[in-house]
Amino acid sequence: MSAKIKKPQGVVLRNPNRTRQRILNAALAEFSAGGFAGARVSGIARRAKVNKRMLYHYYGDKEGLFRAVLRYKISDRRSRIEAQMPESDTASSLSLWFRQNCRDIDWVRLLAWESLQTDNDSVLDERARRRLALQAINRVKQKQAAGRLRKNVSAVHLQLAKVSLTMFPMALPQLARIILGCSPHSARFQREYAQFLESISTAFRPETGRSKKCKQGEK
Amino acid sequence: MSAKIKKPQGVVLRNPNRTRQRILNAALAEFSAGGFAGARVSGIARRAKVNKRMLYHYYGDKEGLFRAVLRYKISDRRSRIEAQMPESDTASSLSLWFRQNCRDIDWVRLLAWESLQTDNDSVLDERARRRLALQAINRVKQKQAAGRLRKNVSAVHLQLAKVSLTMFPMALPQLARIILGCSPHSARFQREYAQFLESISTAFRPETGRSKKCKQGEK
DNA sequence: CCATTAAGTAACCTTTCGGTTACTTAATCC
DNA sequence: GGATTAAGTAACCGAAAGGTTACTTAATGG
Repeated sequence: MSAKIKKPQGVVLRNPNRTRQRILNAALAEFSAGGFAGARVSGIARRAKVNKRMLYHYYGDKEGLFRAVLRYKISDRRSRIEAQMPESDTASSLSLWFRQNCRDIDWVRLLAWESLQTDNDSVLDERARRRLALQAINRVKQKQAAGRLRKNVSAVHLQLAKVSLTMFPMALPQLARIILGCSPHSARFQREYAQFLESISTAFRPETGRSKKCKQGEK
Repeated sequence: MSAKIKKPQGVVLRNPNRTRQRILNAALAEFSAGGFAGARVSGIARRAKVNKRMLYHYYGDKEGLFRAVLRYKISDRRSRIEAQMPESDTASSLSLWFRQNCRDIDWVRLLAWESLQTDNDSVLDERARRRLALQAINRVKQKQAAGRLRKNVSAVHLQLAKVSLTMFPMALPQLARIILGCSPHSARFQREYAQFLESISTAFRPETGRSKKCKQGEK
């Protein structure tokens, strides 16, 4: 039985990194589609074209996999944010963020699922994410200081409003669709809503004495 | 009719309506907490303090129950909207809606789950809900016509923005918490954010024609 | 080389969970 | 009052889903 013939051509080549990555990608898709409870471990395995056992081999269990996906995307997002930093302080970052979210629907959905599903008050990788949020808030504060955003409102609230406006349509697409009458994924909506966001961004700019205060120049 | 003579004391009194309602309430809580996939039929039965079999008796299956809950809350919401109509056209309906959503978290969460979970493009009771949305949009249009909302942007987008701003914190509480640093359920946040919404509602008011020109007393 | 390690597979196990069967008994209506 | 209907219960069932066992074999490195 020493019939150890050299490689039959049907042999499975092994490639741990590739397998890990395939699982991660498949898991992102599956979790994004159905959330944690709705995702099926075997569904992920099928998508990844990998034996189910491998998920457990690399990630322990379903929750471990979910965490891995989240961490992977968090770091991915972070680097992308850093890459686009220079352009992010153009006039209306609102519409830029919106477009970014349109491009990264899986991530937005994943966030939404997670945000909804966890009852307890501590979320995965909370520290790192809180730090990211604080950075964003600091950028808002800088803009306030530079006179490009109104100062009489909380930077924290401004940031929350920004995220709300730019994430909502992709995070809760069916609600958006009921309001819009068409899918928020349509190119037309995305173009027009980006436009809309630019045009209402005056709300966040300093009052130039516009409303009631516009009796020449106290301020 | 026949006078009901006294009942034996150990006997289980039957009360279909009450049971139906208990199930509905329990289901709202359970679905709202975990979404459709995350909700457990036996969990609902436990909450309702009712035999699991009864859910099937009254609502057919899990999905039928989900639909019933949704329909129940939709009509509930509709009547509440109609009841508050008169006051809804005060200056900043934005903060009013926000407070309404804060009061009805289960409903907001239910909507969010549903909006996220359905991949296909048709949602439950779509017709009726679309009609409600259109009514809301029409109210926006009326305000535009009356000069209380700016006219140069789409009423549809205004409505979407409104819903985004007023629902987001309750719909995706963990995300809000990461940004805020505290729970969006806290009374303090709710008070302050309502305030914030009022102060940025200028964005949605008509330009009084002076925004670009009103630079008399400039820093 | 060959021993060890780690990637990969198939078949299986256990629990959970949505749904059902079979039965009891309160209410209803002639 | 007695037959009929409908509310209620406990125990059960089968499929699905998360997780595991036992095994094979490619890669690694001394």
